[in-house]
Order: sequence, then structure tokens, then C-alpha cells
Amino acid sequence: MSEETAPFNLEKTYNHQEVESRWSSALWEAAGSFHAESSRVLSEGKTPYTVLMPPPNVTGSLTLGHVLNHTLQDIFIRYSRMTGREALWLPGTDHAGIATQTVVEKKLRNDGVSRHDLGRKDFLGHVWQWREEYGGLILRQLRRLGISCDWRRNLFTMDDSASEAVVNAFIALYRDGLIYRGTRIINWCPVSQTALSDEEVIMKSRKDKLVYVRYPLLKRPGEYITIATVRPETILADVAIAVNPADPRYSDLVGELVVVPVAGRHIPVIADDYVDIEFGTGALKITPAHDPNDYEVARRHNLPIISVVGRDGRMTDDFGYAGMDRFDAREKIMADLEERGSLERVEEYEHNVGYSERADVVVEPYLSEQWFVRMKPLAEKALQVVNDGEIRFHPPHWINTYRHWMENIQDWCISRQLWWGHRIPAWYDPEGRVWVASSCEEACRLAGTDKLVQEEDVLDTWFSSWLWPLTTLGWTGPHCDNDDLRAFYPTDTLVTGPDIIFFWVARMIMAGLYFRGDVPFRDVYFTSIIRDMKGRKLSKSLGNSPDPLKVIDTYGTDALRFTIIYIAPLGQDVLFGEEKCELGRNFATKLWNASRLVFMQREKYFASPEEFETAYAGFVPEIGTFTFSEERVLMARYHAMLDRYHSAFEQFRVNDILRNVYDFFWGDYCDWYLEALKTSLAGSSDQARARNAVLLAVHVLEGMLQALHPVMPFITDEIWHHIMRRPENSTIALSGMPESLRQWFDCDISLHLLPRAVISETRSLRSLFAVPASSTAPLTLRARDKGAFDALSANREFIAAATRCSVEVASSCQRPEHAAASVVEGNELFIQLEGLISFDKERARLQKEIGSITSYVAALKKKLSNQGFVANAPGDVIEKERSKLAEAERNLEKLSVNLQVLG
RNA sequence: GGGCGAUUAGCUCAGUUGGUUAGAGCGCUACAUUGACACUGUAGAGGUCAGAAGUUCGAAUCUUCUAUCGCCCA
Repeated sequence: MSEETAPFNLEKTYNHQEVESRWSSALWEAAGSFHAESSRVLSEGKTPYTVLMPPPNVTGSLTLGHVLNHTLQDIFIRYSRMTGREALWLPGTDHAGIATQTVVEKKLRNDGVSRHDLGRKDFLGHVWQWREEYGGLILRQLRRLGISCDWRRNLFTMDDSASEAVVNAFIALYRDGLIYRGTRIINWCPVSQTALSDEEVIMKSRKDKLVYVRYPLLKRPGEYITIATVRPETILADVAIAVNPADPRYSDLVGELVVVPVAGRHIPVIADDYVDIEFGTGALKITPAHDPNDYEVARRHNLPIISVVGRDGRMTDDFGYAGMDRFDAREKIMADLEERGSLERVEEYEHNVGYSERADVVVEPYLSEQWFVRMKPLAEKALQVVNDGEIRFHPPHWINTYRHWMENIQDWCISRQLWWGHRIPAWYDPEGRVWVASSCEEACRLAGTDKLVQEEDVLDTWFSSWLWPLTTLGWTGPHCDNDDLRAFYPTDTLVTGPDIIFFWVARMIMAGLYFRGDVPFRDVYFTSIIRDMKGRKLSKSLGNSPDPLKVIDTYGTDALRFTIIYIAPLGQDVLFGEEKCELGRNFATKLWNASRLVFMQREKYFASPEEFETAYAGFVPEIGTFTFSEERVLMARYHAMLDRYHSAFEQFRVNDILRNVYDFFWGDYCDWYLEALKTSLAGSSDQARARNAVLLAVHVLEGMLQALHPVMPFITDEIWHHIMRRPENSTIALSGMPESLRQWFDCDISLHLLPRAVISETRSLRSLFAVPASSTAPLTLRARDKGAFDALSANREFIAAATRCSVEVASSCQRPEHAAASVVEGNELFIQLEGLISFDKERARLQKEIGSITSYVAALKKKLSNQGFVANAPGDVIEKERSKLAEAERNLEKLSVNLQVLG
């Protein structure tokens, strides 16, 4: 907004679309408001604060999960920037190997082309083209959230520098013996036709059939051993039957041969501790090619390995099933077994089965040669830094999950049979030996031959993501160093979902420690999981997943950000419904309207913007200059609020941050101070005093805008620019943050709170006796002592305005006749309501009130006569109870007198 | 089977190291509409804090058990 057009006051109604499009990310970006520089840390000594954006999947689009996660990051970053740190937020996207390849393949398939038709090189050309066209969607959508990253540093995991880092990281790990190639049973996705890591497999409950099958004993005609299996189609690949050596039922059968049904092969009965005596019949078929545990058993017993399921999930056996889908084969072999009399019985059986995360099909345990990272050596340190508190988790209970995983860690399968991704920097010579190098040339030099063939596989996407804290700062390999790394590593706060604690958080910690010798971040904030109002997970198939952009159009970005933070407690799931955004919208509107009122008052008492600006520039609130109760209460509450605000940030109690400001703004600022400002402060005949009251209103308004800015960046910047004319390109985001000053709230303001209590009680009585709002009733206040008398007298005008009563304050006076009476902290109030009140009604009310105070007094007396309490409780607690009792007794006595007067 | 978390007003949730007559928002009831705001204000109704036992002078808060629900790992 330019200086010339800034109006003195705001538009009558708040239009979020207009305001949010004006203060767009583009404007802030163009001004460079969110750029961070290493020089300001290294040369100027500023404290850095760094946040890593968890790179959204390049195929993704904005979800409510993103909204929550990025709003949180933005809150931390904006707060840190405003409290004077060099705040750097590093954005980027990851290349999402399987997801992206699948999307592009699907698109090509519509044109009748497969990736194999194109060949690797041309296919990758298509992927890059797709990425250019559609890959920026998520980032554009994120900008609508108003997030304040340093977009100059946007990184894609397939960028050159990040790719170089991946290659160098691979080589370093390989040379340290932490990467190896081996034949293992891995999780195979038959749809994507690639290996997956354990973490990419989702366990789901599934109803299957537990099939009991008889295997005839070769040398004991008529006898058989029965096994139970959920995968009868793999019978064709059986190489043994295993029983527990401690199982007496089978001890005489160990060493015998049995005949595999359908396949006809002869296999031994072996004894192995692995077998669970309780499960099924206690006899287990061993199928090493199709089950990782069986594979281990087979290795121990030197058994052969036979495979009958292929890469595509279809059978590859020699018994007539070849080419059938594994699930069709399952049905057929059950029928065949039944026909042969080998099927004993079938039970319904519910168990957990692994599904591929992306393709949502049952994962096939598949024996193949893959690349692995040896995790144990990396895990030790990574566990230690979390145990030692060098990295803190919020909420801390996630440490247990982390610890359990680290202590039971398995090697990480990092090779993927895809084309889109970082190709493994390994070459094979004609003898089949492996040469790992950063380029083909280097590999040739190492191998002493140029007849090398590069490994076809690419690396798991997470193999580049785990380097994210390094690569985003320009790291390209173990020997790399630069100013950004020196200034901003380790980063500070990581905000992420607990669902990727293993995938990502744990591995980044490993990589940071291994490659840089230091933790990658200090604090990890685990976000809530967002569910619908019925508590169901949001999903596209359920159709219960609101489109955040639509919500933004309807309610505004600020309102959405406000709402999602307000309702998302640390470590709890959140039930979200679009209509909850009314909360944020209402708050924004209230903020707007309150500001308008303040600016209207400003116009009344200051002739021109210049006059106001001069006065405001020299305005520093000092305790002595504020004597009105509401002024003192406002400042006490304001600074107490700021105190809680800052400590909530320190403790990552994000939810408290907002409740705190909300309660203060609505409850104290609007309901009390602005009401007082309207009716009595600014209405005072003392112009200097009125102006001071207005200046105070603006002062606190500006502080609240600053405190709210991290949550509601748009509306706060807009209103802030109406406080005074600002230089071009200035933004509240760089304006600083109010500090809490103890002297304002470390003092007793109870007398200043007395007018509020009297007003509330009076209103309550008016309402109870249905006094018409239009009528002015005489109110007499009988103060309990000099202090109260002074406090009430000084606020007489305010009390009168707020209660619509004509107020008389007295230290002693007769009880007015025909009055409803009440007691507030020992002060009596009488509303004269001749003809309006029914004595019966008043009597009943007093009796009820007396009843409840009597039992309260009794409870307090009991407590205070308890020797244990008096002996053990801290002095201030006892004192508090005593004064409560004294006041209650005083109130009780006065109410009793009132009742007697009624007769 | 192991671990983690939840259970507070009709609904959604606050309640920080034990010391309140247990709070908020929405919803509900009554009243209020030309002076910031009905996306509002004022007043009000509504809870044996899942259940049981224990520790303590004192428990929504700490311990144990039980029940129900959710998540993670086998």
C-alpha cells in the first residue's frame, strides 16, 4: 500500500478476498521480506533459526494436512523472524519415484505407449516434461497459505546439486562398508514391479482362509502330517515341513520324507525352534522363496529354494498354474487339493497382511538381489542423541516409538526397479564385479576396463530425502562445506507427521550425524492427524476430504489458519469440519471491527494522521500515567498474556499461543477496554486523558497484531498499515514482537477489577428481574472500605454506562427500599426497582444464594479446621483459603441482613 | 501378544509442576438492533471430570486395576 492511498480508517466490512490478494505471497516475495542470509549470521552475529519444509510429493496437491503442517512451520518461522532471529525456511519438493513414474506411465498408456516402447532415456524426457508442467502445482497452492519461505532456495530432489549429493553419499557409505548388495527376501510390489522398504508396506487386517493340508508320509503308507497355511498356492514351492523340536506330537516324524501335494516332490520333516507349537497344527510348511522367516529356516538347514511366483504376481510353476494370478491360483489349488483328498478343512482366518503403500495391493515377499544400507551402526548414535535430549520430540512420547524402531532395526532396502530416480552409481565388469564410483569414467579407471554396464536400478526416494537437511543448504558430499551450512546447520525445528518418523525423521538424524557429525535439527514437532467430524481419516475415496482452496475462498486463509491451529492440540488427532472455520472467520471479523472502533476514536481526538503519528511515536505507556481501572487492568492482562504467549512458544504449546491471544483480545480488550473507551475514557472531558486512552488502545492493538501475525499474516499486515503510514515495502512481518514487562502484571490489581465485578453483578440482577433495557435504574453501591469506595467512585461513570444505571457510591447509607440487593466481595449493591420486583422472587433468590454460600462456608471451615491441612499446606494456600472464608462469611452476613429486611 | 494415546457440559475441546465452588467455542433459552461488530452484545441453563481402589491435609490432575475407543509394532 502506498502512502498516499492509506485511508485513516478501514473499510466498513472486512473482505478477506480483497485483503488476502493484496497482501499476497507474491508481494512479500518481491520485496524479499523472507530472504535469509548466512552473512547476517556469520558476520553480523545474528542468531539463526532454520526450518526445513518436509518436501511435498511433486505429484501432490494441497490437503488439510499440508495446511496444518505448513501453518505451524510458518508460525515458528514468523515468530522467530519477529523476535530478531535470522529466520530461514527452506522449501522444496521430492521426486516421488513410484508415484511420479506411475502418473506418467498412466498418461502414456492413454496414448497407447508403454515406457518400454520409449526406452529409458525418452521416458525420462517425458517425466521431466510432466514435472515442468504439473510439478509446481503444490508449491503454487502452498503460496496461497501465505507461507514465508525463502523461495530462492527452492530445491527439487532431482536437481543437479541434490543428485550429486546422493551419489557422493552412496559412495561414502559403500566405501565405509555400510552399503552392500545381496540376495534377500524383500517386499515386492507386483503392480509397480519394484522392491519396497519395510516402511513402505502398510499392514492391513484381512479375512483369508486358513487351509489345512495333508502331506502323506513317504514311508508310512496311510499316514500323513497336516499343516495349516494361508498361502496354499505356495505349496508348490515347499522344501520342508518344520516342527518344533519340543513338540512331542511330531518327534518321531523328524527326518521322515513327505510328499508335497500336487507337486509330488519329496521333502524332509525338520525340527526348528522357530515353529510355534500353538499355531495351526504345530507343523509348518517351509517355502523359503516366499516368506522371509522360511528363508531363514531354509538357510539354517541348507535347504534348496524354489520360486513359483513371478515379478508380476503371476505363477511360474511347472504344475499347470503358470501364468495365473496368485489369488486365482490360490482358489484353483484349493479345489485341486480337495479333489485329491489332501484338503482336511478350511477355517476363516483374520490376519494382518502387508500392502504396497502406493499401489494398495498385497505385497509379495520376493527373493531377489538388492542394495541395502546396514542400519545398526547408524542407529546407535541416532538413538543416543534422542535419548540424551540433544534432539527433543514434541510431544515426547514419540521417543518410545523411535527407540523401539532403532533397537529392532533392519537393513534398509534402497534399490528400486524404476527408471525415475537417482540411478545407483555402480557398474559391473564382464566378470560381474561391482565398481562404485561417481561416474562411468571413474568406474572404468577403477576397474581397468571400459566394458562396464551400469546398474539399472535407481535409489529409494527417501535415500535423497534423508539428506534433505544437508542438500537444502547446498551440501553435495561429505567433504563439502559452505557459508549456508556453517550458518544454518543444524536446523532448529522440524514439523512433520508422526507417520513418517521412520521413513524420514529417523533417517535424517542418521544422515546428519554420519555425514556432518551433528544432529540435523533440535526439535521435532509431530503434528496432529486430521480426521473428519466422525473421526474417520480423510481420504479421497471416502469423499470426506475438504479442498483447502475452496475453504480458503469461502472463509479466508487467515480464518483457515487460525481455525486449524486453534483446534489442533499437540499430540492429539483433530476432528475437522469446514464449518469450524466460522471460528476463525468470526475472529478475523471481530479483529477488523475492533480496529475500526479504535480508528474511529482516533479520528475523534486527533485532527490528522500527522498529529496522531507524532503523538504515537512518542508514546510509551508508563504505570503512573494510567489511573483508570480499565487501563490498568488492560495493561496487566496484556503483559500477562504476552508472558504466556512467549513461554507457550518456548514450550511448543502452539494451541495455547492462540487461546491466550484470543481470550485476551475478546475478553479483555473488546468486552471491557473498548467498552470503557467508548463510554467513559474517551468520553471524559479531559482531552489529554482521552487521547492517552486512545493511544493506549492503539498501542495494545499493534502489539496484538504482532502477536497474531504468525498465525494470521494477511489481516494483521493490512490493519497494521492503517495504524500509521509506513515506508514502502514495510511489513508487520519484520516489525518486531512486543515483550512482556513484569512490572505491569506483578502487582495487585484486585481493586481495579472491582468495577467489572460490580457491573457483572448488576447486569445479572437487571436481567433476573427483567428490568427493561431502556429504563435507567438507580444503583446504590455501599463500599466495604475506603479502598473500595475510591475505586468505585473513580469508575462511577463507567459503571453507570455499562449497567445503564444512575450510580451512587456510598461508604455507609441506608438500604434503599424496594431494592434488589447483592454482595460483591463485601460490597453491597442495591438496585431500586419500585414496582418492578416481586418480594417473593427476591426472597427466593436470596435464600438460594444464602444456601449455596452457607455450604461453601461450611466446606471452607472444615478445610481450615483440618489439622493436616493447616500443618502441611503451603502458607499462601492457607492464606488464600482464609481470605476466601472471610469474604464468604462477610457476603453471607450481608445477604442475611437483606433477607431479614424483606421480612 | 507388546507399546503408545484417549475417555471432562448435547457436540468439539481447554484445564502447564496435585491447592477453582471445573472453563471455552458451537448448540440451547431469554433479552437487546441507527453509533465497531447479529460473523454481535448481555444474562442464563447445562458436568457425581469413563468406573473402582489407592497415595495425600487435599486428586479432573499422581499410582494401580477395569471398561470402551484409536494408533503403532509383532
